[in-house]
Amino acid sequence: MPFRQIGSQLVKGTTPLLVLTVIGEGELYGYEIAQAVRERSGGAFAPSEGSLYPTLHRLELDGALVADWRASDRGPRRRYYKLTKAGRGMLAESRTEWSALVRAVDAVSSGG
Amino acid sequence: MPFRQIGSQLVKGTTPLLVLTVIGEGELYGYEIAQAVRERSGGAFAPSEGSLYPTLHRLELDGALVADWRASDRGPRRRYYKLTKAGRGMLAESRTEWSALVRAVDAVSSGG
DNA sequence: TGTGCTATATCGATATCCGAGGTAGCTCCC
DNA sequence: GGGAGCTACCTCGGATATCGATATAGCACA
Repeated sequence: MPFRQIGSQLVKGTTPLLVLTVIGEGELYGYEIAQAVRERSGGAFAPSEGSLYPTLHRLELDGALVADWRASDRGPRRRYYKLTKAGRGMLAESRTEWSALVRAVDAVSSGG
Repeated sequence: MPFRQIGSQLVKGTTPLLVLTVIGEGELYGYEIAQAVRERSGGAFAPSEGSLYPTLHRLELDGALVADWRASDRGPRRRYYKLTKAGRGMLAESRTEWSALVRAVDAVSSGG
């Protein structure tokens, strides 16, 4: 039973964390990243191409990812991404920041 | 020691939840809401006027809040907000959605 | 030939944030 | 009197991120 999809406003900013997380476990290409995020979140996250590809380009530009094109034997070529050392650092930072966010929301909810 | 401030992108969409949460515990005016959120989150959230006031206006327009002006004996007049019944419903929904978000991020992090 | 899945990319509309700026009341103090 | 500083509201512009739509293209299958 999939989760209901989460509103796009609340999701904002989580995409880099999610992308870095799944790439951190192995080299993946874009389409596969979207699938992994969708499946592992039980459907709660379903990043569209319009947000996924710009995010990947941005992370590559920032030095978090490196990528190379590879042919596929059944379909169009794929662009495989993997984490750099800087990317691992960013992933760790993103996780820390996410935890801080969750703690802070919880603190407000429970009266500080 | 306050938490480090959380990046604005990650914060997006949490403002209505935080605002509804603090107003849910009693009538408050705008400036006081900002203070409450800032203090209760240990400084992690520090909503600026540029995001707080539009959020309040939006929630009022959506029927989640009702407001009235009251004079202050020391300073400018204040606009006090309180939750409507619809607002309580929205607060409950926001909480549910927030929990789903946290669970989903956790699911992706821990491999689905 | 055409339907459908794979795979990448970009664009425009929408939404939200922050910082800066404006208005204004009151207090304190020189 | 007059300025600094806090309270209290509001709005505007720029940056950023999301989605849906659109485009291109390879391959499979009927």
